[in-house]
Amino acid sequence: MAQPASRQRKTRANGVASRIAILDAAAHIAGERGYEGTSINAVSERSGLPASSIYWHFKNKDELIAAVIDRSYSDWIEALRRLADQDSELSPVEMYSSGMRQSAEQLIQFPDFLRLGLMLTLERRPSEPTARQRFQATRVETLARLRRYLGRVFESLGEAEIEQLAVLTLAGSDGLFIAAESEGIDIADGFETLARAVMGAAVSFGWVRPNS
Amino acid sequence: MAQPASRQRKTRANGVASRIAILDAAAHIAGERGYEGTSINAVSERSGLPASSIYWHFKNKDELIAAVIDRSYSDWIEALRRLADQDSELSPVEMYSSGMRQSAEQLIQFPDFLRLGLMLTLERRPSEPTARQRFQATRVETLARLRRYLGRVFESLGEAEIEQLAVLTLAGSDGLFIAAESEGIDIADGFETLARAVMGAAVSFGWVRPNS
Amino acid sequence: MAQPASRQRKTRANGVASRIAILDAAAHIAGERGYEGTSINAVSERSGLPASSIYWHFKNKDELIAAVIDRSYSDWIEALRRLADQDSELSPVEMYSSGMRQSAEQLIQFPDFLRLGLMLTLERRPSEPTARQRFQATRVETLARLRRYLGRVFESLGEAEIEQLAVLTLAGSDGLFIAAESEGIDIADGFETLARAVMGAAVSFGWVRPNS
Amino acid sequence: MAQPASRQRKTRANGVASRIAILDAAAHIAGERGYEGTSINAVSERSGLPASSIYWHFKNKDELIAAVIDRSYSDWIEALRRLADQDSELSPVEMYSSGMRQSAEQLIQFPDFLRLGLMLTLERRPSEPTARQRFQATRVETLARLRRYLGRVFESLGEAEIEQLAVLTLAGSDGLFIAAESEGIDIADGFETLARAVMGAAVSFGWVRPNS
DNA sequence: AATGAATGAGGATTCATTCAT
DNA sequence: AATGAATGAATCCTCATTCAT
Repeated sequence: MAQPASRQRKTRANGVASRIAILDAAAHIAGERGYEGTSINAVSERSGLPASSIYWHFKNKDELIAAVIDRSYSDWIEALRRLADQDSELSPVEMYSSGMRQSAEQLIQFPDFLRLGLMLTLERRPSEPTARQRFQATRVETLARLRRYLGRVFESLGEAEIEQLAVLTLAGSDGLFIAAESEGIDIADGFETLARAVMGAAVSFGWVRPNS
Repeated sequence: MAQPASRQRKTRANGVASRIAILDAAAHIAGERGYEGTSINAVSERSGLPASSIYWHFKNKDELIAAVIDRSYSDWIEALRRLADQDSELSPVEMYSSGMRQSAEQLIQFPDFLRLGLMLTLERRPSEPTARQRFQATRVETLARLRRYLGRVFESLGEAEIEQLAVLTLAGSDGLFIAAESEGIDIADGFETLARAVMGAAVSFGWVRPNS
Repeated sequence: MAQPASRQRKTRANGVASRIAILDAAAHIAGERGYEGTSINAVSERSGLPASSIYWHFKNKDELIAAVIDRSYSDWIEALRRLADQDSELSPVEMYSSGMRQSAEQLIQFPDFLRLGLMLTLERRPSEPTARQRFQATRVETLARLRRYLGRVFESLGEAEIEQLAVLTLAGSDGLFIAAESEGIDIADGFETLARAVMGAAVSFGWVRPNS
Repeated sequence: MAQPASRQRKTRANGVASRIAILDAAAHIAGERGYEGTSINAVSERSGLPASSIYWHFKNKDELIAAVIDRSYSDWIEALRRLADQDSELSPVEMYSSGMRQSAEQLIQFPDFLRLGLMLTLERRPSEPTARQRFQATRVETLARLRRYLGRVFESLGEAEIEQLAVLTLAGSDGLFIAAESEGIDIADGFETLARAVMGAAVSFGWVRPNS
C-alpha cells in the first residue's frame, strides 16, 4: 500500500478538488453559524487549505457564501427532480400528499442550506450580502414551483387563492423546520398536519368541496 | 451653592437611563444583525455611551444580549396581556379568531425581537449564548400558552391533538413572519388563512365538526 | 534606583503622551518610507504601543498620516515665525537674502516633513489620502507667503511677475531639497545660487534694475 | 496535421510582446503609485498576464521595477537624441534657450518616469531597491550632460561655476515638474523663467557679461 | 455611576513568491 | 514560453474585554 498521502496534496494542485473542499467546509460552518459566524480562518482549518488559497478560488467571503448557496440550491433542485420523477401519473390528491411527504424529506436532507438561508433572510444589514440575494431568489423560485403545484392539485382555484395557499405552505414549511431545530418536533408529522391544514383552509373558504 | 447642573447630570445621574439607552441600542442592532453582528462598539456608538460603560451595566456581551431578550419578552407579554384583557367573555370561536388577529398584531409590533430570536434559534454554535436559551424559554412558554388557548377553543380535543395544532400554529406564525420579512406578504392576511387552516386541519382529522 | 519603569507605562494610561509617541513614530517612518511604506505594525513597534492602541487615537492610517502632516506643518510654521521675528527692520535686499538663508535652514531642519510631503505630492492614486490634501494645503499657504515676501522685496512688480518668481523659488527649493537628498549637495550653497538666480531672472526680464 | 492555430498563439508565441505588456503595465502603475504601491497583482491584471508569468520574465519585483526604469531611461535618451539632432550648428545662446525648451518638452513627455524616479529618490529604506540605484545613475548622467551643455554655452566658466549652474538647473527642473503635478503650473513657462534665472545667476555672480 | 486608555486575539484580505505542469 | 494553484507572512482594522481613575 503505501502512497505517502499527507504531503502529496499540496503539490498536486488540483483546483477542482480544492474548490469543493472549501465549499464543503464553508457550507458546513455557515449552515451552523451564519454569515458573520463563518470566519475564513475556520473555513481554512476545516478545508485544510490556507486562508490565502481560499482567495484564489473566491473573490471574497461574500462570493464564497454566495457560491455555497448556489451549490446547495443546485443540489436541492437535483434532489427534488429525483423525487418528482417517481410520481408522474398520480391523481391530484395522491400527488398532493406525496408532494408534502417529499417536502418534509427535503427539509431533513438539507438542514444546513435552510438554516443558512433563513439566517440570511432574517438579517437586515446595511449592505446586503450577495448570498442573501441568492437565497431570496431560491425562495421566489420555490414559491413559483408551489403555485404550479397547487394549481395542478386544485384545478378550479383562481390566482389569488393559489397565492394564499402557496404562501401558507411555504410559511408552514419554514416554521416546521424551525420547530424541528428548536423543539425537536418531527418534521414528517408536522407536514402531515400542514397538508391537512392547507387543504382544510381551502375547504373552509369554500374554494373546494370537502371530500378528501 | 446650587448644583452646577449641566456637568452633574452626565456624571452622577441616571444609571437607569443609561441602562435603557444601552438596551435600546443593543435591541435595535441585534434585531438587525444577530448575535455576532452586534458589536459592543456599535452599541456604544448608537447609545452614546463609551464601551466601558456597557461593561459597567452588563457583565459581558452574552448577558447584554440575554438582557435584550428578557426585556423584549416582558414587553411582548405586557402587550399580550393588554390585548387579552379586551376579550374576556367571548365565545370560543370569537376568541379564536380574535386571538389570531392579536397574534398578527404582535408580530408586527415586535419585529426586532422575533428576528433576533429566530436568528438565535437557527444558530448552532459550540457554546450556546445565554440569549438563545432565554429565547428558547419564551418559545416554550408561548407554546404552553397556545395549548391552553386551543384547549379552550376546541374543548373536546385530547392533548396529542392540541399539541399538533399548537405546533402548527406556532410554525405558521414563524413562517408568516419570515415571509413578511422576505417577500413582504401581509401578515394580517396570512393569519386569517392560518386560522382557517388550523381549524380546517382539525375538521379534516375529524376532531371537530365543520360548522365554523 | 527604584521605580520599576518598564511595566508602569501600560497601566498609567496617559493619553496625550501616547498620542505623541505614536505621532513621533509615524512621522519618522513616513518621512523615510512614504505612505504605503508606513505600516501600522512598524509604527506600533517604534512607539511601543500595540497596533490596536493606535486605533484608539486615530481613526485609521489615513488620519494618522494626515495628523503627522498637520503637526509637522505646525512645527514648521512655528520655526518660521521664530526666524521671522529676528529680522524686522531690514532693507528689502537684506530681507531677501536673509529669507533665503532661513529657507535653507528650514529644509535642513524638517527633512522628514518634506520627504513625506513630496512623496505624497508625487503619488497619483485613485483615492487621494487625506494627508496628501493636507500637504497640498501647506504648499498653497507657502506659495502665498512667498508672494507676500517677494512683493515686499520687489515693490514695483505686478502680480503676474511676482507669481512667476514665487513659483520659481518654490520649485528651486523643492529641487534643491531633492538634490541634497540624492546627490548630497549643500543646501545653503544651493540657496545662495537660487537667490541670485531669482534676482537675476527679474533683472533679465527687465523687471528690476541691476544694482544688487 | 496543421497546427490548431487559435490555441497555439497564446501558448507558444510572443515572449517579447508579453514582456512589453508587463513593462507597460508596471511603468504605468509604478509611475502613479511608486514602488510599494505597485503590486505584482495589479501589474498582472493590467497586463492581462497571470502573476506567475511576470516571474518568468523577471526575477522579482525589484528587477521588474528596475527594468521599468531602464527602459524608460532608454526612451528618454532616445527622445533627447532626436531633439538634439535638430540643433547642431546653433549659436551658444540659441542652443541654450533651445535646450531649455527641449527639457520642458521632455518632462511633459515622460511624467511616469519622473514621478517614479523622484519617488524612489525620496524614499529612504533599509534595503535600497535596485530601481532606485538605476534612477540615481540616470541623474548622474543627466548632470554630466548638463555640465557639458553649460560648458558649451558658457565657454569661459570654470568647473565649480558650471557645477553650481548645473545643480541649479536640475533642481529647477525637478521643482517645476513637481509644481506642474501639484499646482498645475505651465512647465514651458516655468522653464523660460528658469532659463532667465540661470543666466541671471551667472551674470549676477559676474561670471558672464549681461548681453542676453 | 462612569470612562479614557489600553490590549491581545482574531477579523478579512493582499502580498511577493514558488512550483509542478 | 507560460500558467493554475498554492502559500506563509504581512496588510489594515475590529473585537471583546480590562483596569485605573
